[in-house]
Amino acid sequence: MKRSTVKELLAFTEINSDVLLKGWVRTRRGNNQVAFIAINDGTIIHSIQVVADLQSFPEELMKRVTTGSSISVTGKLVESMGKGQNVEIQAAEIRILGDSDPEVYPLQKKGHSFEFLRENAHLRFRTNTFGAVFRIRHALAYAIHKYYNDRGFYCLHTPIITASDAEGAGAMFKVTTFDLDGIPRNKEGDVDFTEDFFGRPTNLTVSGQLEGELGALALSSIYTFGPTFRAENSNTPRHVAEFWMIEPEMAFCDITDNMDLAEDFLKYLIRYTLDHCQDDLEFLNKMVDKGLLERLRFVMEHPFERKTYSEAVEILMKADRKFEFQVEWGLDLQAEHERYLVEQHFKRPVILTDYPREIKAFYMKQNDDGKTVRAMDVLFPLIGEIIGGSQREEELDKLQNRMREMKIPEDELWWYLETRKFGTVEHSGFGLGFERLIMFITGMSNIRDVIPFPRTPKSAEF
RNA sequence: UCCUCAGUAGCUCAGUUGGUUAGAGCGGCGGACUGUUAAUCCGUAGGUCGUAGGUUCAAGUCCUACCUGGGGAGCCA
Repeated sequence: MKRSTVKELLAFTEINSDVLLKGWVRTRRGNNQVAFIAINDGTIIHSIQVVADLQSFPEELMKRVTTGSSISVTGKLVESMGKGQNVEIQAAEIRILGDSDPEVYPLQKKGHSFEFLRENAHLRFRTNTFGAVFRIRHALAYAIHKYYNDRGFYCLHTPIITASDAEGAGAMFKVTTFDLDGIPRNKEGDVDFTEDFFGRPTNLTVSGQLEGELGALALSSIYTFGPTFRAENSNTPRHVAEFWMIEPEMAFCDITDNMDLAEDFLKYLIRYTLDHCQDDLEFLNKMVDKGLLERLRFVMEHPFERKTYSEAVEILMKADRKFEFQVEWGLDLQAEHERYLVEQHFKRPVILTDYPREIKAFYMKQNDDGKTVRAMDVLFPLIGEIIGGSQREEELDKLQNRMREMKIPEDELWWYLETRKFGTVEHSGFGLGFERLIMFITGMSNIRDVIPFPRTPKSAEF
């Protein structure tokens, strides 16, 4: 007989048919006559109840049906006599696939703290919460590819190992094949990278944007979706050293088109999850974050507030509230300022544009006022900045001037500059942190709980 | 990296002004129970009190350092 998944069985309408089920035991209840075994196989958040008449099964077998064990059951799918489920399986045969010693199996029937489950990341997929989170993570990954594919974007795989460290997006992990006990040195005593694998210093990427621009300036619209690495010693619930990022980049596209895309994209992803992950979202709404569904619907149904940095600074200076950090034109906004704008003042997502050039990256399009650049940050409730992007500077001389001012080595980025030399066009793009998106959509408050195996300072188990 | 809180049974925690043999609930194990839903009831085992020093007649409790974790901040996605 072909195995049916729990998802299939719960949707199956042919009562009294014979079925084969395989899965992991979540709980076992019962009395001296009958055992109720909840089986979950991860295909859906719900478990299915297997009913075993104890007279029909040897005691030695039933003793091995413990929380965490894997079993195979054949039997009839029947209407449940009890409350709490519509259907259940009346077991005819039970086989143990894998034992699970209840003395040492870490997961109990009862709920665990997220901290404890993080230390058991290899097993936490077997819990309702993490099953839901990682099914949603998959759905979002798929929806992202679908969204861009349906709109004529091409997925571009930008390199994970990069020779350039000019992007200025934080500390990088070095990539080397040197024996660390005997690193080659030149006559001056410096590390001799000509001896290293690539013949030059290399790092793990902090962004695929610069390479993404090269693709967009030929294919019109591209997006990257890959791992990204930051060696910053950040210890917060919103940072990991290895995370996934989506970076669309569009030629013939200005900052307004860019904002339109960002807003439409985020709303599409929320709608996709609401449409395809109802059970998981309902569980999370009930157990993790009671305001989740309401917040998702609200964000989906209301236009994002669009304001310039300068307007935001004015609002903050007039705010009837004391901030720990002062507000002044030219200073970057602090987390408390962003949260005030999103959660108190506008009470909806906010897109801020036209930031002071001094606090933004070299490649951003310079405005005519000589003071601001066409940057754009999308700010969300609870998690803050979810998207950062800009229109890019496509004029060669302006770009070169800015690079000199900011001491970005032009020779290292000669290939980037050539796109401005040969057929340059207006273009824009942004970066979306995949895990931050998942946090927002699942209501999980720690980024370590939305990536299967988080990498953080002093932590790379599993 | 800075600030702050925490680390006691498998899990979640309590533990008084420092004072005898360190407690509970849940989970595990044994038993009872004819349909359970985090089942219920009875019984039972289980501890190097994060690590290393120090103060004291006496430290889970006070002090110092370190480690690990949570929250806040910075950096950012």
